[in-house]
Amino acid sequence: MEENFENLYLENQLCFPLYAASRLTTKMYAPYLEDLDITYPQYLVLLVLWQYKEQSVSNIGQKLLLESNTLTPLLKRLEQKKLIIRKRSIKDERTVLISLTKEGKALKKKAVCIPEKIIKSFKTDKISLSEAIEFQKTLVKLMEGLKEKL
Amino acid sequence: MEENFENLYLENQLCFPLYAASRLTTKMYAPYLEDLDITYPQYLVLLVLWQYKEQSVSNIGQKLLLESNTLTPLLKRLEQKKLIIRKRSIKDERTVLISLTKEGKALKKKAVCIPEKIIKSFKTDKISLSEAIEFQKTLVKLMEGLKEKL
DNA sequence: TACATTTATATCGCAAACGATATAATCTTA
DNA sequence: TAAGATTATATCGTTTGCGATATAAATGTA
Repeated sequence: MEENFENLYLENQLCFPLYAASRLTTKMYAPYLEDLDITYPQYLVLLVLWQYKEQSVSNIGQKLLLESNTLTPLLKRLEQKKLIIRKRSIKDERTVLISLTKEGKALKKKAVCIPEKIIKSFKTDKISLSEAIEFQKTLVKLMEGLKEKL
Repeated sequence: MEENFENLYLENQLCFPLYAASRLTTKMYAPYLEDLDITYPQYLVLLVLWQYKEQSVSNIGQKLLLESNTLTPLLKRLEQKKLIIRKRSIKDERTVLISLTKEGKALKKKAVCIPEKIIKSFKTDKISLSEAIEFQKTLVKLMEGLKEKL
């Protein structure tokens, strides 16, 4: 029984290009997000709030697959920037409801051009549009599958 | 000119599933890596060393897309665990050469079963083998493309 | 040979991630 | 209703990731 050392080659891994592509993508956003004075995870939280309005910490976490140990400090930073408001629910004092301030809502207008710019940067002569669409579908399926298993 | 707010919907983003899938994947490795007493980025460094033997910090960084500000502390931790040796090159005192200790080399045998287990976990009834292969190819192309642009 | 430039690591500070645990409110059930 | 279980956040400690900068060695050049 020979041992499959080739399985350990970097280029044969699925995990590594996923990890690398994710970090590179975040870097693509950096210059645009810098203009808004927010980080990438903060941007994701704002995406949720722009789309769904008021949400509890755990609701945001459910959508972004993050928990309070990551979100609480992040949300406090967004609060300091005066982009969101954190307040305890009256119905259930355990839950903290997150809503956008006027500034937080206004930021949406400045952010609306970002996805288009990112898509342009993503475009490569090496990847066709249909391939990209197929890729996105598989990626989402992969994410859903992994989510179920963890 | 209407503003494309739908572009800001979470499900329409490419970045988010990439970010989420990457984090979920890392979590899939966690129980196996815990047995080896290493973290996921540390595992990646070891993959490089198992494959290429002695490497400078910048060579490792080139392969993993990481720089000395991330690698130096990480490598010091691997050194503390007695898995690697860090020594200055005699030819060029600026470069630090990283090589595996006996324990570091031995760990490869314990790690060899991990990729197979991960692949099994990845397998979903929702994703066919051919789709997975196609996905990996696009992912690598995407990574390469992004790398060139940053 | 002096001095500027480049290169390879290292250091610093801050913001994620995340496992483990704490705290407080709510719910269950005996 | 009182005690235990559950739930929602928060806190803590460690490791990444990364921009900015420092340091020291090597290289280029006047």
